[in-house]
Amino acid sequence: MSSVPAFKRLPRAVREQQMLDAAVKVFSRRGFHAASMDEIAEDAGISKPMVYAYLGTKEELFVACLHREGTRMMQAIAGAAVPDLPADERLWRGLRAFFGFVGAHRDGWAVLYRQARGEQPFAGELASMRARLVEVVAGMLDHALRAEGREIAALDLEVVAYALVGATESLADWLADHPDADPEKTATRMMNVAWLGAAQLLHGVTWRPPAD
Amino acid sequence: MSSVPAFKRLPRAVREQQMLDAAVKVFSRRGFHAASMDEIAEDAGISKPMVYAYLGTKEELFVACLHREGTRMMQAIAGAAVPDLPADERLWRGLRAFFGFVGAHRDGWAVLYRQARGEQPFAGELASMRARLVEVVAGMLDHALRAEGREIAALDLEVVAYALVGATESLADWLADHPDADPEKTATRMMNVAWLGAAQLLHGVTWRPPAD
DNA sequence: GCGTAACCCTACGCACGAGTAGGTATGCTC
DNA sequence: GAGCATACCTACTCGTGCGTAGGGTTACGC
Repeated sequence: MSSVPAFKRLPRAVREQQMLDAAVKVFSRRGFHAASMDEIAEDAGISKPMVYAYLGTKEELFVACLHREGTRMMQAIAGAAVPDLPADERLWRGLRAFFGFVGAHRDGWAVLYRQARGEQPFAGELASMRARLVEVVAGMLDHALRAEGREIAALDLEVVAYALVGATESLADWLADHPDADPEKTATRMMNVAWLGAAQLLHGVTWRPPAD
Repeated sequence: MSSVPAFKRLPRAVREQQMLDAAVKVFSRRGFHAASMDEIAEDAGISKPMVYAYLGTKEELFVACLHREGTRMMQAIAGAAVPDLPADERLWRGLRAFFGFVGAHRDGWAVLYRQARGEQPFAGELASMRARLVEVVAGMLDHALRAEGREIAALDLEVVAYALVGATESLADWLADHPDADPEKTATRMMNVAWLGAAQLLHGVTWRPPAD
């Protein structure tokens, strides 16, 4: 008397995605340590041993989340990249893609940005992703500078890029906390902060500390 | 035969500070959940029950750390504030004080910025401190704008301020990870990013998204 | 229709770490 | 120098949550 099973069996690939969805959700709300494998399993509509069977230990699961969300984000940005465009337009497209991603994946962003930062074992993972972003931005600035026949020390350039990335992340965080906010508009605001300052730098205008 | 005790008894106020020092150190390295009260006690050169007797539960201890480091930081910034100065000079002094603090209290900064962010119960504590900073920056911008006879929607102003604060925090983070970096120089770099852009905004220059 | 592999479960072992019970020693006051 | 408060300890209890042992059921190939 095989009654219809209450919940159907699903292929591994599907279940894995469901688990990752649940994990991202729980990790983003509770943080790595406070999140429990039981809650993740329950949220995924599955039992705990399945999670271990498919995704491994808690750390491995978190890394898997990081990877999925990270590559999604990078792809969203890369997909918007168009070479041979003026620097400001490239920056604009990158920002738009980025804020679009954050707006659509607020949980994923929270895991990436808020959680992975503090936890020792994963900070490196995150830092390398961020480093790639910084590199891209610094590259853009450098490219634009050379086009103007100017040059700035590599370290300074990196630090400026770092600040711009930080400002962007900060606004993304603001966006994640304001569900009714518009990603597009946020990107515009970021452009106003970033580009106006960067454009000045590109034209050789710099600020110097006052004497004394 | 009362030999000299290996470790002497100390008044409560002193021990509390030692405990807070140890707690800040351990929390900054491990994060709230991964940090253990045993390790904190050991690092403070004291036994665990003393920590409970003086500073209370783990959560209360963390909040105490947050408070001490937070007020230290706010005081460092407030101490550098001089009203009746042009906006750029005020910003410069604030930034210098801020980066000076971070350079001198890297552990404290790590607790504030990297740890308190993710953990649910404390995010609010941190957010309110940050909100005060954003308010100060937004106030400065608003003040400078009015002096120019201009005005910007309050929301836009807040978001710009938010981005600037984010960029600053990001550079602080960079500073915390580069022990040999110079806080003063970092502050100058931040000024270059922040002020050049802000000055443009103040003069009514804005960036608009391209058609299409 | 039968083996086998993939999917899925309930129910545990076990370590780690928060918080406490109950007691000892030291210095300070009068 | 008796009394008392304060500083300090060792040695526990007990909950929570990671990870697993051991087994059941459905689909699918042949």
